[in-house]
Amino acid sequence: MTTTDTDAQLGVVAPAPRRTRARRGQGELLRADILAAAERLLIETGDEAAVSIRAVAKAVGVTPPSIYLHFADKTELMFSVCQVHWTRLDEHLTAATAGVEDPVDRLRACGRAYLEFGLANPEHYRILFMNKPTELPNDVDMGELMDSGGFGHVSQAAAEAVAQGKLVGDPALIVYQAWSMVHGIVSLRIAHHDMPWPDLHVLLDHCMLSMFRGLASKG
Amino acid sequence: MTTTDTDAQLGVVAPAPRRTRARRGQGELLRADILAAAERLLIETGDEAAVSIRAVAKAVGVTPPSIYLHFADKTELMFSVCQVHWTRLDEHLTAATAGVEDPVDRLRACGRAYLEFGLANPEHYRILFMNKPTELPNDVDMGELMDSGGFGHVSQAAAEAVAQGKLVGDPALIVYQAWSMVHGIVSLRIAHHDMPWPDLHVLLDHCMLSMFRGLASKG
DNA sequence: TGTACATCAGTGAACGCGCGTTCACTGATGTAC
DNA sequence: TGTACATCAGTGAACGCGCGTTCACTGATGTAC
Repeated sequence: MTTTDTDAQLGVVAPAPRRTRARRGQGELLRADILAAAERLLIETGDEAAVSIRAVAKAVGVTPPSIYLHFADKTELMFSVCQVHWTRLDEHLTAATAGVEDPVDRLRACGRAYLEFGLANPEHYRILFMNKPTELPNDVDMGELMDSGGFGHVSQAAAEAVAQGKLVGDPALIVYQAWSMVHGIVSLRIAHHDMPWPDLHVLLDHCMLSMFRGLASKG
Repeated sequence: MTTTDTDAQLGVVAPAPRRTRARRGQGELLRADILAAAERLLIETGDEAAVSIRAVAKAVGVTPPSIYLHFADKTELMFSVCQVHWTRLDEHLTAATAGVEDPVDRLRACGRAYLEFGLANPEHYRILFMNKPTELPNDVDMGELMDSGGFGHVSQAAAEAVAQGKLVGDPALIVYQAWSMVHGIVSLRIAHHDMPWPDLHVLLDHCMLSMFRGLASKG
């Protein structure tokens, strides 16, 4: 027994040797290590519940109170993990829509990228969009979060499509419709990944095709 | 202090006076009381985590080990609560589609009923369709569950609509598309009920209208 | 009609678990004089 | 160039919590004789 825990053993995943103390003035390095370890834990265990303050501390090679040197409480830590991750969706959407002229094609590309992003990181997606907001900090502004995730791409494409007469209707509603559609697909799969779902891209194409076709003409 | 708990106090919701012991041969009555109390707890607290074996026992007016007289473990209890509840969707769908001739109108009615059902009972919906299947028993057959929830109505309506040439495509895909659509709408609202969502029925009508219009004609 | 007895419907007490968080502290390191 | 000292980056130990589950038991009740 090399551990010094007095009231619990953690086990499960990723112990680490005791971290060497940061140089004076370099305290912020621990913050980054904590975020990285929490992210790793979340991905490796695929279970939000496995990411406890104690487990993270252990994975970093540090004692639990050290976490509180950098995060006010557990929710703040979890949210930071997801936030860091989430902003990467913006990059994905930027990459996916680069050089695509037609706004409808851009919407299509966004849908595909969103789906891939969600399924590639199901636990992050779950925390942000499937769990109770209780598990997020009280003051988190969901609208801002959306924007930082690249929803601007989608809004703009929808507005352009309507302006060009390629889609008909309220652009805001179109955004919600498209979002609900892809969220429905991705979240059902995340919740029940063992069900015999139809092929992902077949379903997505089917949905996109009929949705945009339905939106292309006046009632 | 009237409680006899030795190692914890529960609080929060719904204590009950000690339940009078059932007559001999009437042991099964407790099972029903447990299910009812768990359902009530889930609805009143709006929090799955609040429905613990101990809390349920307390709400029934019985000691925790008594629960195990009727349920193998906690997952079985939770699942039973949801299952009981879920089969009521079948009745809703039956009522919603009664007397509706046009299969597309029937699909529309099912969508609306599904949405209302989910939003009326968000915690049940969450447990069944937004949480990890870990929280459901291992051997639960999701396909069977779907059927008992009235998915037969939807499958049949989709098949009829295609057979009558009112919709074009693979009926199975149409069912998944429609399900993803309404699930997306309901689950986003459940997860983030504090967001400024567009009016529910406006969004739903918008989605339905364009979806069915898009599905009405060949590519 | 009376009584022994099996059964049924529970109880009481405890088990070990891991959790978030707090508090007083330590010891290396850089800095001022 | 040497030393006292403030500060920084953590540690060690404990707090109280509620959880699922187990185990040996109890006492009322119906039944057989």
